[in-house]
Amino acid sequence: MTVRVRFAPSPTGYLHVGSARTALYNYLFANANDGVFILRSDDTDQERNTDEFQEDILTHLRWLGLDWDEGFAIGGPHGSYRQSDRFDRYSEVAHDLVRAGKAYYSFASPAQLDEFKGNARDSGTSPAYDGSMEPSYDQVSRRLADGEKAVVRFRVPRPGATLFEDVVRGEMRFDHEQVDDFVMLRSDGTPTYHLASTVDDVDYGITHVIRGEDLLSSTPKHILLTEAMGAEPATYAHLSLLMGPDGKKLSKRHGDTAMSAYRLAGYLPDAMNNYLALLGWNVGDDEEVVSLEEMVDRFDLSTVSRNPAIFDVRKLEWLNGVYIREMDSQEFAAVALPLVEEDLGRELDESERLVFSAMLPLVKERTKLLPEVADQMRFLFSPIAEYDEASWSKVMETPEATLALDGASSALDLVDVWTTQAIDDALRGMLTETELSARKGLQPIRVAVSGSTVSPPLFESLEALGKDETLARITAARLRLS
RNA sequence: GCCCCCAUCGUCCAGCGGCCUAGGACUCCGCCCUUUCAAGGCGGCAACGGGGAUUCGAAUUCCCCUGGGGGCACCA
Repeated sequence: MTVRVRFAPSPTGYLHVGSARTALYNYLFANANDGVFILRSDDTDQERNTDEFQEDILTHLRWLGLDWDEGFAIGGPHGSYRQSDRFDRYSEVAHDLVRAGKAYYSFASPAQLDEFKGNARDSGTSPAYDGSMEPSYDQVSRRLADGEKAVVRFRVPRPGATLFEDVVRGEMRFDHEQVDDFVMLRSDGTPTYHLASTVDDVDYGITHVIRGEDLLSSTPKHILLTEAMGAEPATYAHLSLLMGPDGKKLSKRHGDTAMSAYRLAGYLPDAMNNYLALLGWNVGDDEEVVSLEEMVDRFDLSTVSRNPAIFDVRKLEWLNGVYIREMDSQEFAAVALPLVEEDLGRELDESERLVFSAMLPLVKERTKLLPEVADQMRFLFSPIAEYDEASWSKVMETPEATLALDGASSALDLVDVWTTQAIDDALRGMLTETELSARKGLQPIRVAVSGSTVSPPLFESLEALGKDETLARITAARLRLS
């Protein structure tokens, strides 16, 4: 039987990093088993859905490269894969179940439900609603005939228990006393999550449901409903949840939870996938940097960790640096150029592009987050807006600085073939002449030319900048000193 | 209150009864390389939550406690 899995986000929020991890695991499992990865839009909550969220989810799933084989936005044998298009189907199922005696119209008021829960709390029994606050059969018929609105509840068989084997958690058992007669159809006739999701899983032939642990205790409902529909329940796998640095549920308080924030901050999709995969699964062989393809080859759902994992941006950042360094120059140039040009507010001309290309490899190995490229290259294409204050006071306001700047000016002025090597020779000559250490003698030049003590390698930078500009900047710094 | 899940360095992951004086990665700290910053190399700090039980032997099995997480909606 072909494996069919689905990722079913609700467009009630941006794509969350935790959801992305669930999507990734579904993707990996499907591809590792030559199965089908389906995307479904669980948009039953008419109140909270927005097109903006829907778009955000789609664009970030695509950005991550978690391509789905069938489903929302691309279609397939089951229609639109959007729940809001299937309300009739859900209603049909619910009413069939009512006719079969497996579900019922419920008139229990919120007050009665509260009372039920209050009693349960007082007596220490299960708070799961068991249908005991319903009016008599005659009353139900009359009120229905009167056109009174009711909700449709699933009738959980009690006593009893649902047992199932969760792929990541093992044997699970839930006594039905703990499972409530949940609402399938709201009083306005629209379906709830439990109904819609289960019906779709059945109709779409989902074989494995891989989702967050927050749905673990709802699983008996889904299994019971599936069986009531006369279908075979899927295999379930519940992934542990992602936590914030304080061990509490990952939320905006801890920084960014929206995938878009990471894309904008300059993280690479490969790094993000790799990091998310590492959060709860290990490749084996102590390997940690793994491509999506390799992950597919080696993915095994049953070895996924049961521990809740804390989302640690520092490791993500490290991984991002690894991926940036691994990019080939063409690829890196393609993403870096727009960033530099955007930072400058203009396009680079032909000669500047040459400088850009020459300096790029040096910049690449110093980049962890994409936007840092612009920070490192800015001095090459625009005058120094202001010197970094700390850098200036640290290396410029010293007696050696004047000596170094003057020495560099005259030494560099004599260079006629402006190459890294020639600059190297000239400056080293200056060092011997002035008897300055490399540190003392070169740092002032770096600050003069780049505005900071931190910059790409000096000689290469000077070559890229050109002789005239280099000398001009050294003079400007010298003037500012006196 | 009721039900469920989880428990190894600060963090993620290894470990599935003896190979553990517990391994790798991130972070942090040294040193090396070096014109700065990175990268890289080398080294270091750092953990089996507590208590019982089983066993010749337990990080690994079982029980209890504690701690953390999830669920208990006409939200998904």
